[in-house]
Amino acid sequence: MNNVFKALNDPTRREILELLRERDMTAGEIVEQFRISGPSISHHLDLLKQAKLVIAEKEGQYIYYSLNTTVVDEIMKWLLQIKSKKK
Amino acid sequence: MNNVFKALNDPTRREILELLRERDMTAGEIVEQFRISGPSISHHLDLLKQAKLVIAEKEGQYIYYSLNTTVVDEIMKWLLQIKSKKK
DNA sequence: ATAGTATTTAGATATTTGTCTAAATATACA
DNA sequence: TGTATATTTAGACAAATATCTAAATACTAT
Repeated sequence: MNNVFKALNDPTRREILELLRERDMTAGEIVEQFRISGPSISHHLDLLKQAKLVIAEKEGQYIYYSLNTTVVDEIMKWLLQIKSKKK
Repeated sequence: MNNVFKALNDPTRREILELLRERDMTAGEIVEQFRISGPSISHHLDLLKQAKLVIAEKEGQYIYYSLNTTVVDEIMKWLLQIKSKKK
């Protein structure tokens, strides 16, 4: 869970997730959406992958990234627990 | 929202939130629950306060900290949006 | 006033993080 | 086979972060 919070704690990474909500994209397509270098985006994608928030699938020359929202449930569960204050 | 994700991105701070779920506590009571120094906890409480995840109220010599879960809704909303993938 | 308790602020330090450029790897195609 | 394209890995560096001790502030009570 730590990895997920860590992954979410960056505006660029959150924006990547929002992009992938629309459709799956290749690393290059994602890079185009930002003013940040390819390697930096690659690093962000790696952190998102570690958190299992995205899935990477190789197709020939390209790598397609897609959202994996199952991890989000875990976070929501935790947040709901916090919201159910006892006093 | 950035501040909230930042505040949540630390195990100690998340544990503080879990403690405050049970009951309001003074800074000193919170410190007792950890092996970390008072000033460090004070710093964590400050970040939680900046994120508006906790509220601090002075009562004489003590400062009572309590949960404020209204900010959590904002995060949940964002997460739900991510979960509603288009494809 | 003075001493004691509660908490924060200041300043230092080691670690982590986000970014970059250059190089490495992998695939496509002519 | 050789060149172009897609992406990652390596290494460097500045900025942010978590922690500490020492000092400052604020309140209580003798």
